[in-house]
Amino acid sequence: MKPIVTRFAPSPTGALHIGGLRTALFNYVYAKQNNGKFLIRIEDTDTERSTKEFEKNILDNLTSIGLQPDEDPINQSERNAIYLKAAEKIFQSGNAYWCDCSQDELEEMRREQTAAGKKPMYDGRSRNLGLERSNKTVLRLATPENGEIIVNDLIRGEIKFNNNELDDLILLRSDGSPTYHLCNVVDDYEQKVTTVIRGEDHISNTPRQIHIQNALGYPELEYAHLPLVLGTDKKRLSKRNAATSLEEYRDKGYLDSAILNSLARLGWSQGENEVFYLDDLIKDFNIKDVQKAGAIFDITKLDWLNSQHLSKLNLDEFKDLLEPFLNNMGININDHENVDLLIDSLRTSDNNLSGIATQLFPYYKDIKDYDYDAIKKFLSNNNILHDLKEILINLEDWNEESINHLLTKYQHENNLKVPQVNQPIRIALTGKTKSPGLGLTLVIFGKKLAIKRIEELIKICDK
RNA sequence: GUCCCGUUCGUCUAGAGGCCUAGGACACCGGGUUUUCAUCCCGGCAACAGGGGUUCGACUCCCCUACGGGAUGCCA
Repeated sequence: MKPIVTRFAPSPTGALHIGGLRTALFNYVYAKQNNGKFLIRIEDTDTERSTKEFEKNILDNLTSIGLQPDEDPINQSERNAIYLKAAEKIFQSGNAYWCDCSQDELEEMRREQTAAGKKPMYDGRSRNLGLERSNKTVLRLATPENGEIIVNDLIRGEIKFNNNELDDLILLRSDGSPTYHLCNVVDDYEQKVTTVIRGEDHISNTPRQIHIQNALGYPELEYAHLPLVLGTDKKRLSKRNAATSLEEYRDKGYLDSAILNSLARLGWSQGENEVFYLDDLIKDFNIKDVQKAGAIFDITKLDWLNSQHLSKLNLDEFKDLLEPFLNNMGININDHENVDLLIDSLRTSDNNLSGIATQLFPYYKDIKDYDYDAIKKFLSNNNILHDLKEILINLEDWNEESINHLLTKYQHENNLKVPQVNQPIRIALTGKTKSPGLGLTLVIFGKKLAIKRIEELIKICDK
């Protein structure tokens, strides 16, 4: 059996899209689990919309997330001669003809067909005219008029198309440039692709491409048409309904492994497992188990998956990944006397790294804004804060246990409720009423800074 | 319009004719742990698009309808 070769063929008309990333992932996983190759082809024949920046973005992102191609990517824009040769071959074999219908004429034809309740399609009027090539002619494939094409889809089974539903598609434009279908078919052959895994929006392109393959005498390919990734409005995921670029998710602090995990779970599942890494997918993924219906991309599931992946990191790994997010806020992660304790205590404070970095801010930098509602609630008078400051100043042994002991003692002696003692300190230290256990929080801050923060809040309350 | 693909809890899904009183996960709601928050634990809510067949029996097979998506380009 031939080794499996898959490919991801993006158009560089935008940054790497997470829908595209999912297609790439399935291609990569399928190739790897079959000891095959995963290739990339840049479909940049649309010179109007394609850019080198997007191309670089797509390639860099795929590589950095772990979906490296097994060969250097190829660009369609550089392979014109190959396509022209293939077109010539089809023409020579009598499976293509020149057509000089103008755009206006075609439009008129479609209008009439639609008006007559028929499917608008090219009627093959130039097919037997034996026209010569000119700067006004396009090369059209002579599609068989009878019979049918059966696409055997790994996910959907057999899909039948009647040849009479298909019109004679254009292979070469009047400016001599090759069209998408031709390039696609030729490249899949040239790259020795065996399996085409792509979005279901390509299903109806498939029989057309098979006709081109047949005209060229190419072998059959294996197909798998993936269900689309949808936005919450059930429309195809796009900038209109969600963040679409991989970078946006990375910038928010979602882990690569969590992003890949959530993308894989869109349309595929295995038993009752939810957490998967790339290696797990290579081991357990089965293309035949992929769902047929489109799947809505739910950010809350990604949130949860991210927290799962975050929790599996050891502290050093966690710190390394968190660091850039702190840097973005002008914080040096090591600029704290109890870094490890601090990070370890706050690592579950949010489900993404940028959120955690935000939580960490008051532990590194001066408090930007206090929760004034909380101040109103817990500090209607600040006698308690004064008392606590004195008590803490006099505490020699600054550890979690002794701090907790002192605070509890103060609470009992003054007949106060727990929050009446604790929340003022929390607000003083972090600006808000949330923090790890109070003794622990005070230890993290250290005596000097803790006292300083309490004094600052006393000043604010005195105003 | 025509052709193609699809339709199980709000969301992702399990389900290959009896194992289904339709399972899991996220979200949500409630409870517990935590002096607060998060984590964690326990519990709850919630779905087979509709209608016909086939069958002793249908979420599962067939047909129709509805709805959604795609194609119908000298875009990819």
